[in-house]
Amino acid sequence: MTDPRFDVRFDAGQADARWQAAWDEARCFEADSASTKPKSYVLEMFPYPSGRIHIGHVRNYTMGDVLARYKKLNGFEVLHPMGWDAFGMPAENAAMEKGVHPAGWTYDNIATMKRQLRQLGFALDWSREIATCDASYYGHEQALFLDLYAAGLVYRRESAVNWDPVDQTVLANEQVVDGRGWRSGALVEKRKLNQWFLKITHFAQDLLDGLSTLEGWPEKVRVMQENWIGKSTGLEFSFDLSNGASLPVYTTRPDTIFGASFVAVAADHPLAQDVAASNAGAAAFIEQCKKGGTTAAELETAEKLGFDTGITAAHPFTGAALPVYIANFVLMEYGTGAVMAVPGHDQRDFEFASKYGLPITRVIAASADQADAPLTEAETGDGICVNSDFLNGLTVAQAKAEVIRRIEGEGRGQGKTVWRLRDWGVSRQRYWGTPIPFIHCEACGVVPVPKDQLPVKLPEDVDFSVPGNPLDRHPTWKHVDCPQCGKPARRETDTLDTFVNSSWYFLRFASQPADKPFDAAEVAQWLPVEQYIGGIEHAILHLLYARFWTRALAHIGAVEVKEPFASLFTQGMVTHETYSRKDGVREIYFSPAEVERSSEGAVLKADGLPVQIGKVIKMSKSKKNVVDPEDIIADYGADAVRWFMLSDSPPERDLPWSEAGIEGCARFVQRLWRLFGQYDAAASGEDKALRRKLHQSVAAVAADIEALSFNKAVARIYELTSAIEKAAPSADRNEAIRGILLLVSPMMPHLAEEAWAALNEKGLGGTGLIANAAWPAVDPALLVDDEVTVAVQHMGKLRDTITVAKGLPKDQLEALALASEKVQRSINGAAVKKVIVVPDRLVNIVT
RNA sequence: GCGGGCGUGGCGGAAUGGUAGACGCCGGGGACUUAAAAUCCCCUGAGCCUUGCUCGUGCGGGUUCGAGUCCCGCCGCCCGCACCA
Repeated sequence: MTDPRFDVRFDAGQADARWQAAWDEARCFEADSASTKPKSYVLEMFPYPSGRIHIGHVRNYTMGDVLARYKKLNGFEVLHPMGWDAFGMPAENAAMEKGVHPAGWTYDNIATMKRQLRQLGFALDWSREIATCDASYYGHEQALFLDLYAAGLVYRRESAVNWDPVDQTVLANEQVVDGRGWRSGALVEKRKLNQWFLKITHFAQDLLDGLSTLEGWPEKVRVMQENWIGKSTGLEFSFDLSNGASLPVYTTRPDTIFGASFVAVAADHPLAQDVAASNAGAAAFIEQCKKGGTTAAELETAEKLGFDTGITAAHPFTGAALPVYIANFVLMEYGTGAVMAVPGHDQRDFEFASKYGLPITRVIAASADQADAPLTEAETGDGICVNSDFLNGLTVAQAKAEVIRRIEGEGRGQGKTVWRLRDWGVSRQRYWGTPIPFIHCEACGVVPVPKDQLPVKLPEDVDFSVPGNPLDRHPTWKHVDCPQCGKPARRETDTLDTFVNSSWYFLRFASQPADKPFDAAEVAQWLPVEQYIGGIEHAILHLLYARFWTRALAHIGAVEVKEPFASLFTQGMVTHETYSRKDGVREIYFSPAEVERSSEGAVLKADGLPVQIGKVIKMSKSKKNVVDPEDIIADYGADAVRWFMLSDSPPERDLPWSEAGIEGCARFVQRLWRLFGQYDAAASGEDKALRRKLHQSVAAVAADIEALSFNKAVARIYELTSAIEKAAPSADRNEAIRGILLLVSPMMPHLAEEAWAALNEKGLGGTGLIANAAWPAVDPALLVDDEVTVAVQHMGKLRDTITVAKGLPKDQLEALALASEKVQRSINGAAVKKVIVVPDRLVNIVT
């Protein structure tokens, strides 16, 4: 008895749009902060509106969508918002290259990408849509920035920047390639500018401690952040120099102080600069250091080089005169920019000492009788102190404490914690960002813009035809009166780093009053985000900044939580094979659309001749191995595309896109559609096995979705589909059809709505939209089988399987196993020494 | 160098210490059809003396009645950080 409506194929082309409109109409996915239901906040990293969505977005948002829809079916009030990380350089680049306005370019892209996201049927609360480039967003950001300033977490200081002399602009580190500006190719200069900083280091310890509480985060990301924060404990103390000055150094190994044989300072250390002023050799060496490359490969092989200043430093305990070198391996940015060098127990110092013939003394050994064992390389491991005067015999830990105690006692220095983490420089000399809300007054200094004058809006009439910061060049924008004294003053023309925009957007999603950034009580309804999903590329910067902002806002009492994201999931990339031909030395790439792929190989459609099939790698424009989501949605429908995104590969791993794979998914959509058509209201009778399979599948799929193991959920659904197809019509089969319809609804929502509507007319028993329905209930009694297949092994090798009632006693199971003809043949008359019986699983006979 | 992860069929991948290869893709065979598409059924790790047997989860050891899984030692690949004192 099939329904004639199901005789025709499921037509995604018309069904998708229809159900998307129905969800909008019903305001199905708008989150209600006042709801009494348990709350669930599911968030995917919001996209940069670069032009069109790419397949990586589709995978990311499909995962979040399945979780959000699943949570909703399970009775949660779900917040699943979407917005746009809309400030940034590409908009300005477009302005410079194409003569368009950054705002126009950005909003056009947003419109395109929003339309594309809608085509995928995501259960998003568009009523809360945010674009960070709207004054309605960045105005609140300015208010928060002023609050942090008032709390002492924002400050200004002079700092070196990468200056592109051609483009007249500051470059981010990533924009400097081999010492040259990425756009102009000009040699980049270091310039000192007054810049704004956020005091992230104030929270260094707390950010570090918090990592251990983030059990829902990947270990990898936690470790990366831990390394980035880079806590080290040691001793800072000063050497008295032969020129009468004092030189502070920092060491994590005060226990090795008796092994110090020289002192080294960075090339840009003030002492080095002093020496260079009167010593041409030193000046030349410093110049040489500056030219040294900073790439990984160069550092790997870079020789340790130094310049002997002729100055000596007095060892704090022995008084020995240690030579002071300017050395290329010492960094000014870390510690004090000067180190005590212990060649025996630091590899860099070892290489340096070997080159310049400086003493290499062992001061740590495995035991006292190893005190004079030769050193062929630096030994950095644990041990006890030797050749170290009053430290001899102490462990490394004891010696560290003892040296710190003595140095502190003598007032020469103190134990100190040093962090790798730096304060966050947020000034950008760019137009397309949040204006920093301050005014510079000759009389009053730096004055915050009064809150009632926020937002400080970007001027719209800007000129990108010449290099530099358009805000600074603008004829009128920066000229304002001082809010304090009323005299003519100058507006700050720097804008905020775009990472600031993404450091609090999840709070604005949760609560968006017009008159303030968010309402603390409403935020508390939703935060922390239950599941955050995005790319691993944000493991450090975005995720650390967001954790910092949330702490900073908690610090000033604006929010209650410290950790914004309870669980984090980093999804893999979508990959595709490449197609190319050699043209002389150059490799010419072709897009999948230009190529006809078969199991034998690939040919170019244009000429029918073969092309080379290359490695499966991340989709990228340069390799042309991209598929456009809009094209594949048009070809296969949103549900097939979504299903593909969830199938096969575990979500944290890369997913290889293939034509054959998506076709398989599209076939499965139709197969389910046909199955739904077999719902038979007239059928009656039981099918206990199928009912059991259904309940087991519901429980397993639920567990898989909650673990984000979508590939496993997909496999379960395939199995259940086969089981239902094979079953004869019965009331239980109808129930199974209803069940699988609900199981696939988070993954294939359009197909599910279409079938739900049609089957409800036939007595399925549901109402309204399946998006608003309830996840099938599970009867725990049905999760266990009443018959089990038990493996029978002889010496650990499988010889037979027997099907028995569940819970059969051990002795009976053993008897049945021994009765097996196959087992007896394998035993072949040998004496049975032992029988291992695992009830309901296996019997192993040992002879 | 340090840190994190991964090695399972032709491919993507399953597998609380208990029947390795679920599920999907590819491939092969068949049914239906005048034919094709669509659909359905069967087979699909390797080898062999094919009622079955042997081998098989990167390599070498070990623990165990039993190891893809646990332990020790290697090899290879991927990712992140990196002259951080």
